[in-house]
Amino acid sequence: MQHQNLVNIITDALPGLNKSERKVAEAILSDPESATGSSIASLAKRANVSEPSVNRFCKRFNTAGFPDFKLKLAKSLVSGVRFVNRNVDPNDTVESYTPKIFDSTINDLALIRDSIDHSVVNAVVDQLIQAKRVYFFGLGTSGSVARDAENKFFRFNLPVSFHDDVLMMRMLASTGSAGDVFFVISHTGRTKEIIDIAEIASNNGATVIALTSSSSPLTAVSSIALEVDVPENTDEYMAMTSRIVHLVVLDVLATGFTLRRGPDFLPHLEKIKNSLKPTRYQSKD
Amino acid sequence: MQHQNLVNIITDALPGLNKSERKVAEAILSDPESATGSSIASLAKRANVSEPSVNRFCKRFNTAGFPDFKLKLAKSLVSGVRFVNRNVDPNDTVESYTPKIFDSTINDLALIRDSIDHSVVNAVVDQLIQAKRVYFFGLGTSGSVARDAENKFFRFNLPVSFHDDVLMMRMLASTGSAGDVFFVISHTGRTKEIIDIAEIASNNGATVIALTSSSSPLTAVSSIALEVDVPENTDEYMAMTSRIVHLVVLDVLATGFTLRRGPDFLPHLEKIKNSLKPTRYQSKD
DNA sequence: GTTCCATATGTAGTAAAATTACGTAAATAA
DNA sequence: TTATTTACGTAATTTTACTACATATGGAAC
Repeated sequence: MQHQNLVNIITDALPGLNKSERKVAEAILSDPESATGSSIASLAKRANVSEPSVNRFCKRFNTAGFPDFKLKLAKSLVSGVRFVNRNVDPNDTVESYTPKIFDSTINDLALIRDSIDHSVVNAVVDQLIQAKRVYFFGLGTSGSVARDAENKFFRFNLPVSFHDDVLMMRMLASTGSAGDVFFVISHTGRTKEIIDIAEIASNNGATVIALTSSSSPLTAVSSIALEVDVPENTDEYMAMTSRIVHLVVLDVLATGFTLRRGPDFLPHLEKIKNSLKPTRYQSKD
Repeated sequence: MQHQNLVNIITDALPGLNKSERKVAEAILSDPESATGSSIASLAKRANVSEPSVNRFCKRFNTAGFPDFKLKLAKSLVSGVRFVNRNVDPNDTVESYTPKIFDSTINDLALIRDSIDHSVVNAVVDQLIQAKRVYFFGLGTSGSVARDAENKFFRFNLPVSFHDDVLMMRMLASTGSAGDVFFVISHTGRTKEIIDIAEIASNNGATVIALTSSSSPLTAVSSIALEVDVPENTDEYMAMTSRIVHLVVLDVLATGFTLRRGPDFLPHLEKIKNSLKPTRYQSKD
């Protein structure tokens, strides 16, 4: 949690605040951008509290006072995270729901960026580098993530495949052995079939890496678990962002892999890139 | 570029400033970070000028006054640190490349969020609502995006499929007709096969929606083009973020679709959600 | 319920900060 | 030099933020 976003900090603290402080928090979260530009008086009026309440609110969040708070808030907003507390509602128009979807995705990414365990990432890269073979498993939405992972990792000159068919997975898991890496992707980590399959692979001595949420049954049966907790969203209209976070985590792993392989490996990647040229109309620039 | 970095702007303007304004500029540039935190009086003292000189200086740079100037300066400093020059380099460690990957993804999302054409989004939702059938087409990485789209849109009780096989695409396109929507996903928009196929579908009177970059050949042969320009990254190590932006755009479309259908449609979505319950171990909470 | 205590919140006054109006000084041109 | 513009500062005004203190509110003990 090195550089947490002020907006997130306020959102997290919301339940523990008392009445007037919460009013201030809500006034700020409803439109953080304008809060950075307003005076303590106008914000107090907008939140229906007194000026000292606003001031106390600021100090509670480890800022010197209102001006310092505004400064830090402004900085937090720059990183792309604007509106956190905004769910899509039935009255939204394109102009309003579009940024909401983007912002909630951005927010989740920022959250995981700050909470991901680097040592686990490192350990997973270690395993992938050593792997004789890698299988990416996923069902439903995670199937698409697994497919994308295959598309990324085959570039490393590594026998790799993705599967979204539980019977195939089961058979592959049962024939797995040491040196094989089963990379299992599941948002919930609670799908029975998937847990079964992970267990089978594990019992055969293969390495099972899970990309899933923390303290899930899947975590328990895996050699290493990349725990990524994307806040579950209760909103009917809101999109599922966990798959996006998973994709970015896989990007991180692929980057780690490339760096570990060293610069001698770059020409190989270049070769793959160039192989597609003949399939395309070239751009003029 | 709407919001150039204030520090650069000041540096550029330096030669055209008069004596006291230059003193202020130099005081700020020598330590911009501390300038964001100081009062007009202390900065004036540090620059050896009067307070109104500082104020005039601020107004010269299109800010409302000193506080507004400080705010914008602070923002410039953040964006400078966070988004400029965040390429992965060979000396990066897990701790350094992980946030870089996340940040570049976040940055691209913020960029598209602010540049996407809402009227086009609306028009695409219109087409999808009216569609008798929807095909999602994509190759390679975009194939995974198309697969994800299928997984999202089948929930709307709409005949929908995804394809990553050009022969299948070709056949489907050739049998397409009015009422069919071919949703073609391609980052470059330059893949010959894909453009061929889009053209065939279009000539048959079907609607072709392209999710691709602007001014690409694919745009030219489509009924509607959702133009999403993710900065091409030349960096060998860096991941491809365009697919992630595409996924979020599809989330936006799905949200638009749900809203258009109205609240009566929500029970249907709930039913699909619940259908998966028996496949999972329930969590205690 | 009443009393006591702690916490929460607001009022009013004060200090600080920023801006404006205006006057003087410097610079430029005739 | 002198007229005139531009640059800059002083001092007053206005706005903003903070502090000290008073009142209110909500529990807990009785």
